[in-house]
Parts: sequence; structure tokens; C-alpha cells
Amino acid sequence: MGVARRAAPPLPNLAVAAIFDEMSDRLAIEGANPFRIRAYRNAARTMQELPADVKTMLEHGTDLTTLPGIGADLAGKIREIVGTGKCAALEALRRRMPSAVTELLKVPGLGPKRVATLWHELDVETPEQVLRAARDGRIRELRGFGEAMEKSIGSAVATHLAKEHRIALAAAQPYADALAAYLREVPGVKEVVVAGSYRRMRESVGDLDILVTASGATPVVDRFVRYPEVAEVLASGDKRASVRLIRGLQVDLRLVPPESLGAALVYFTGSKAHNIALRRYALERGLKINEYGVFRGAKRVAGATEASVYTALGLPFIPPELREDRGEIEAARAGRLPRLVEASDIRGDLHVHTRATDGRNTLDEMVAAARALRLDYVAITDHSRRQAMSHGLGPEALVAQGRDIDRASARSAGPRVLKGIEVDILDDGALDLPDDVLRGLDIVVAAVHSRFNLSRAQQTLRILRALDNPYVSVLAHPTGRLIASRDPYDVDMLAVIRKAKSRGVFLELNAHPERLDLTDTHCRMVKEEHAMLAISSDAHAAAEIANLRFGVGQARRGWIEAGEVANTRSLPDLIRLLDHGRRLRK
DNA sequence: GCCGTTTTCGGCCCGACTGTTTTCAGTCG
Repeated sequence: MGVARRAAPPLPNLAVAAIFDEMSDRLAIEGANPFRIRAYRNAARTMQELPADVKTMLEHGTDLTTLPGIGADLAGKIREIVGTGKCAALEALRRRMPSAVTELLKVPGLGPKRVATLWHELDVETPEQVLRAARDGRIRELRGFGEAMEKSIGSAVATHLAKEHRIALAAAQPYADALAAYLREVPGVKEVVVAGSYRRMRESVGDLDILVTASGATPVVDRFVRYPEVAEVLASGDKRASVRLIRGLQVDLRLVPPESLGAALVYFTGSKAHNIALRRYALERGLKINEYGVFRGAKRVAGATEASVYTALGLPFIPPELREDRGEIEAARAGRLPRLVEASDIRGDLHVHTRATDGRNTLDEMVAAARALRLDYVAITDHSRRQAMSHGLGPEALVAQGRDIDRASARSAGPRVLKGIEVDILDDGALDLPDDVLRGLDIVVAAVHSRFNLSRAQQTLRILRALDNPYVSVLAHPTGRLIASRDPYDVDMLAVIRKAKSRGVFLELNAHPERLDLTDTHCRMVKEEHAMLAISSDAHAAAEIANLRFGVGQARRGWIEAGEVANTRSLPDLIRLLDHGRRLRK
């Protein structure tokens, strides 16, 4: 599907998910039973979100039909895929249909029916061929197509060929803020809310969904399509419009009546899976939900606020970050929703860099930035010597930095500055600095920066061994992924989390927008294993400490509460927690 | 293809917009 690389579930799970997704696409183009198509889609999602390795599950004899959306047939296909790497049913579908056709489904405006028509009638299979057919005027001749559609298909395909499909949440935020501020100035406009995956704090967003309420008539749709950043108007009606901004970001605007804002917010915040589950839940109770409200028969019983929608269903308010159909409705019904960690709960940052290695600001500047954010403590954790490229610190340099930190602490009323290091985990799991150097530090953040392609077994062993060091207090960016540019290394995350738990080591949720490592599903594993998270900025510049909020968003998506995050503690409590870990590791 | 404290068969979420149409299909969210 068209999502950027995201969570890093075990690779066999991803292989199965990819096959089911492709089968779903191909069945759709063949015009198969829509519910069968959806069954494959749902199964792919189940596999993507399953934290445990399906291969291991099979080896342990786990009954896969207990998984949501997996029945006898799909369980058999999973077994086949894990065992052979192939799926005979997919091979059969591929023989009937050229391999590139499914790519066309990613083009906005092209769904399975139109793709099937283009392929059957014009024999076009690739985006490039569709583009040529559009330019030759062949598409307009097709039944159900026309000149206008030919033009829009041509332009959509051209855009598709040119662009990346999702952008980082942090990159979208400035656009969202500026556009929302612009819309708030339009006469009559009352409320402007950015909904969609943006509001759910997903690590990347495909587009922005903006909801607007107004009193009486308002020119908001007209003003929206004339926003200076708009490159192209994709659609425009009385109640909604879609545009593409100059930087390629698509934005959908919807004007909703104030009495329906809550229902519309639920609807357009999604996720789609949450909405489907919520509707089903409503139907079981004789209620119907749409974007205008909650209805019992023809009578509208709720809709002005999101809380009213959930209340009408007998549920407490479900925070947007949880709305992924990952058990939140059941938890809400049982009164077991988590009290999610908030940005204001964060008391300190346990991972920042300075100019002593590859940071861009001085120690004093980093401390000042932490003070501006009202943090109680900040740990200076520059790289160790192995990172020659970033002038990693050896024992002597570290002692010198310690003296600087003492001086900085003495003259500032700001946050307490902790002495730390981001020490490299070497190939064999040993650390890049001797124990007697690490012993003198307040905090030791251990990290993998090399040999990303070790086998799963070797990588896991290497990290587990590092966690055996008595002085390691945090495992940094545990999967090593860079969202846009580097896949996570293959590692048994459950084993790592359990080891960290037993050793009193915090698992870092690196809040840098390019990392966001751990993922939301990994956070959920940390929670279930009763391990401890640390949300850290990994700031390489003073302004980047503020990225902590993206880490909080990711943690909330993983159901994390304040008590499960080490750096929500006061400094004395944090020190006690660190000491406790050290005693566990003795 | 999945699912079931009514069911092993007959359901499976719903409305707006667009472009093609003359009553609707396709796509999207």
C-alpha cells in the first residue's frame, strides 16, 4: 500500500502482509467479491501490526485463526508463505494480470474498475503508458470516461510519477499551522481543526484534512482555493474542496455545520478502521453514525462534540492517537483506556548533543534551550570515540566535558545538567569505552551505529550483550531506522524489551522526526512487558529539543502513560530509578 | 474470506463529489 515505511514488525510478517495486499489489489481489479477483497486487506493489516514473529508463532504451534481476520484459509496461506516464501494463489493471480497494473491503484482517481478498463480496452499497464494514452486522446473514447477525466487522469499520473507520497508529520506541521491561521481570519469562520492522521499524530501524513465551522454564509471554500500556497485545485464544491499546495501536500477542506462538528471530527480524524469498528459497535446498539451525527432511527441523538458522539454509544472519549482499531473500543467499554502521557509531563531530556561532537550548539546553548522549555534536567550525551566522523569523545575529552558541565551547573539556575555519553555498541556487543569511564557518569546511553545488516540472531545477541553491561542505563533508537532513508535492522525486539526490563534499562523513544524509534507498536510492547520508556530528543541543535513533542505523540499512539516514561519523573525520582537499575545490573 | 451469548448462512460502513450520464458508476475518505 502507499504508506511510507513505518513500524518494523518481524520481516516474515511483512512478507505475508505484502502478499495479502497485492492479492487484495489484484482481486479488486478482477472484480472479485468486495468482502473477499477486504478480507485480504484486513489480514494484511493484522500481519503488519502483529508484534510477534509469525514464523516463531508457527514453530510454537500457535493457532493463527485466533488472530483477527484470519480464518482457516488465510492461516493456511500464511503457513505456505512462511514455509516457501511464495503463495500459489498469488502466482495464479499474477499469471492472469501483468505485474505493473497494481501500481496504477496508487494514482488518485484510479481505482480497480478504471484500472481494469484501461488495461482491457487500451492494453496499458504502467503509469507511463497511461500518461501516453491520455496525451494521445485514447482514454476519452472509453465508455464511462470522457475528455475531462482523461485530462485529470493524465495530470494525476504525472504527479504520481514525480512525487513522494507521504511526508513526515513534523514537516507537515508548519503548513498545517499556517493554513489554519489563514482560515481563521476568513469572515464567519468559527472553528478550524486539522483532523486526519495529522491529529492522530501518525509519524507521516499523506494529506491534511481540515474541518471548518462557520456562522451563516462564509466565503471560506473560495478563500481556501485561493490560498497563495495553492498550486492546483483538485475539486471544489459548496461544502468541500481539495487542493495541492506548491510543495506537493494535498489538503482537503470541509465546511460542516456547528451542530455536526463532533461527528465530523470523529469521521475525518479516523482512522478508517476505527470508524468502521465504531459504526459496527453502534449498529449493535441500534444506532447509526455518519459524519452528521449519531442517529436512532430518524432521530439525531448526538453530534455537536466528539464527547457527545462517544457518550451516545455509552463510551468515554477516546483520544485521537488511540483511534486505530487496536482494541481502544473494547478498552473504552471496559473503562480501561490509558491516561495517556502528555507533553507537559516531560520533565527532562536524556539524550542531547553539543559541539563537542556533532551537535551544532554549545553546552551552554543546549542548556539554555532546555531551560526555555522549562525542563528540570538535561543529560549531555555526546558520541564516544568510535564515531570518528563526529569527533567522538575518548576518556580525557569526557573528563574535560565533565568539568564544563560542573561550571555550567554552578552558574545557571536552570535545569540540572547530567553527565552522560552516547556510547557505541561494538560489533560483538562490547562498549566503546571502558567500564571505569562509564562508572563515573550519571547516565549511559548505548547505541548501535554500525553493522546494520547482521542477521537477526547476531544483532539481537549483540544488543542483549550490551544490556548486560552494568553501567548502561538507556538503549538509544532501538531499531536504527531512518524513516525516509534506512530500514530498521532485523532484531528480536521482544527479547530486547524483556532484557531491558530485567536489567532496569530504559528503552529510548527517540523523538527525532526522522527516527521516531521506537514505533507505536513497539511502545505497546514496552507497555505490555512493563518495561520503562525514555522519550528523548537526540537534539543536535538547540531548537531540536522541542521535538520531544513528536516523541510524546508516538508514545500516546502506543498507549503509554506518564508512569511508563522515566523522564516524567522529578530529578530525585529519576536518580532513584537510575540507581535501582544499577543495582539490578550488579 | 471472515464471522457468530439470536446465526455455520447471509451478512459484511456510509455519504459527498465528479464526470459521465438521462438515472448512475467510480472513487475517496
